[in-house]
Amino acid sequence: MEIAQKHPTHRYRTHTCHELRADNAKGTVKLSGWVHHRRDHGGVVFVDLRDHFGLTQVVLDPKVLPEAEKLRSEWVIQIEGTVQLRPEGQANPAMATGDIEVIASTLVIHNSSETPPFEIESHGGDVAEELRLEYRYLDLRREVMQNNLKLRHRIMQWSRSYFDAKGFLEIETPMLVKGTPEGSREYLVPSRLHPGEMYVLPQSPQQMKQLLMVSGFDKYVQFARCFRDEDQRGDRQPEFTQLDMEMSFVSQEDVMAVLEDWALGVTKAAVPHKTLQQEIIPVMTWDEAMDAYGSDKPDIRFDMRIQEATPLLSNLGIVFLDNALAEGAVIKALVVPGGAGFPRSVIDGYVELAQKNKAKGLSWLAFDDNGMRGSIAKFVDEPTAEKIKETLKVSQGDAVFFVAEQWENAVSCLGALRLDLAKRLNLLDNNLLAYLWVTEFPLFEKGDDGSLGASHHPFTRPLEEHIDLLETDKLAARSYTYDLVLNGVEIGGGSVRIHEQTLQKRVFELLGMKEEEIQQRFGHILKAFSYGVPPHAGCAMGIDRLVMLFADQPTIREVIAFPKNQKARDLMFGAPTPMPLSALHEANIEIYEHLD
RNA sequence: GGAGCAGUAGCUCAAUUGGUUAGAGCACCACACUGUCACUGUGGAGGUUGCGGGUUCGAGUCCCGUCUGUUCCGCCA
Repeated sequence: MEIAQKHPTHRYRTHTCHELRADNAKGTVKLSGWVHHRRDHGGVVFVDLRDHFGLTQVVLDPKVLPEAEKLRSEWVIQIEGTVQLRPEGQANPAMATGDIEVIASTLVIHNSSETPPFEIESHGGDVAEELRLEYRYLDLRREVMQNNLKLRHRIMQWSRSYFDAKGFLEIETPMLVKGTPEGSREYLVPSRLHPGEMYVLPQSPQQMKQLLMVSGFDKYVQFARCFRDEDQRGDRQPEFTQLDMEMSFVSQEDVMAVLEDWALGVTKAAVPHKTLQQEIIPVMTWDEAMDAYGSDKPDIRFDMRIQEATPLLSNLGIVFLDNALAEGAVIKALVVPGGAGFPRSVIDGYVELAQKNKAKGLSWLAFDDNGMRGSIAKFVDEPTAEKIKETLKVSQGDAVFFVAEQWENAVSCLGALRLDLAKRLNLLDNNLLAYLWVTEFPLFEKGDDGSLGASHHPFTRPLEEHIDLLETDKLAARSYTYDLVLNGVEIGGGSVRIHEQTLQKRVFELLGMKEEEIQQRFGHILKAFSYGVPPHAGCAMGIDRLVMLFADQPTIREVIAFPKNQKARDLMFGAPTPMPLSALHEANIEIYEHLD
């Protein structure tokens, strides 16, 4: 595993700082690394020497090695010396090499170091991420960051072997491509040779991998770097890595089977200390997920399902509920375990949160030993209360939140509350990994301007039995889609693709595209599709997010060596930067000031 | 694009209603110390309170502007 040079005559080291044990006592060794800690006792100097592999205590006698007194944090040194068992009672069980120490006979200072802007292993508060990113090369010296990138490597290597063994071919696709039809903004790359024209960086190799299926490669996989010029989040970066794959002559079940095998396998290989909630990944349709969890990526580590409450609260004389129902709303309920004990300010906070999530309001009832109270308590008589408690399975001490809205708004609002409550009630166990398939997403979705858009991408295949709906009730049409969700995070998603020209054209038309636009945007792929397309399906998995969850990190920036900040800026290099006029000129770019 | 929050020593933070010379811990420097392991002890240095303007007898604190960072929404699979 360890790649250190261990030859006894090697110039820099015979061992790493992690491997010496009691068995090595009396041996002569060479070690190189960074001064992690220095403890100068006058007559003896202790140095914890650090390399990629670990720490070893080195003992230096300043009478023999006067330079030992000059050593400071992060200096790079090399020592030669004798391994010795630590004196009786001096072993450090917290250290892997804590049974031994190296008595230095020679000391070479390869490099001194400025005092770092922050301590490599800080024991106080967290250092601002801004500063960490500015000095990323120092930040990456920290053990947690070294471990994050090691874990990332392990996941990628394991996956490569896995797909290789399954007969997948890794094929590289270009970074300079033509604009793709997916929704997000693209990074533009001006062409020097073709003034006024641009490449874009790929949002994903979607079209390329489908064309590889047309070419007959059967099974394709790639660790693909993807680019999106959108605003950042904790789980979003302008460039990120997808495990991209595509297969020919397969059904949805075939693809899901491969991915399930991969996901469970990589989990056991990379994070054996974590617990899988289920050894088989449960499957839920989009409609079921939305209805029960108010999310297309439910966190099923805890239950707290959203329930139907329309019959329970209808016709109780609650005017605003009856009015909502008359307008086609439904009433959905969320039972909050122990919620009756919440102070009023917390309840008010949830009312506010509900309003932020497209609900006009939040009704609530709380049941405890003092009886029932809540915003609609005066409308609920004893028998109705009993019926509510029985139907929704409310225990004494619980509260129930109700939202009356159109179905999708109602459930997604309660879904947002559900996640917030889980944090408050401490229901989220990071050592538990709960995978979930969400399938049969809507084929189309309505944009804010009322226009129809593809909810996945326009190559997604409608369910066989829903093809008729394309002509009658487009929004009801569901598709052969499957998202893999882990602990409420979308790890990846894919679909069965459309391989028939007529159906593909119809979908484009339904999306409101004229023949001219279809040809201009998708002409190249439609042309390819006229030469014999195999049925095919595939998916893309977000490796950054997977590593983030496996490593218990709060953002994907913690598992990317050199990430951008929230404004897509590289704080270490300072990119992006203004370019000299000559470079702009050569790239055929002219910069105009904003006029508006 | 919108909203919130933050910016004080190298780092993490404090500074009461606007009131003395802006403090602490860690880090740093010097000296002492042969068994520490987040060594210890003594001493020391370190600040244009992001920047610009305003109110005031007086501003780290209040107001306006601006820059930077950050979180959420919009956007984005």
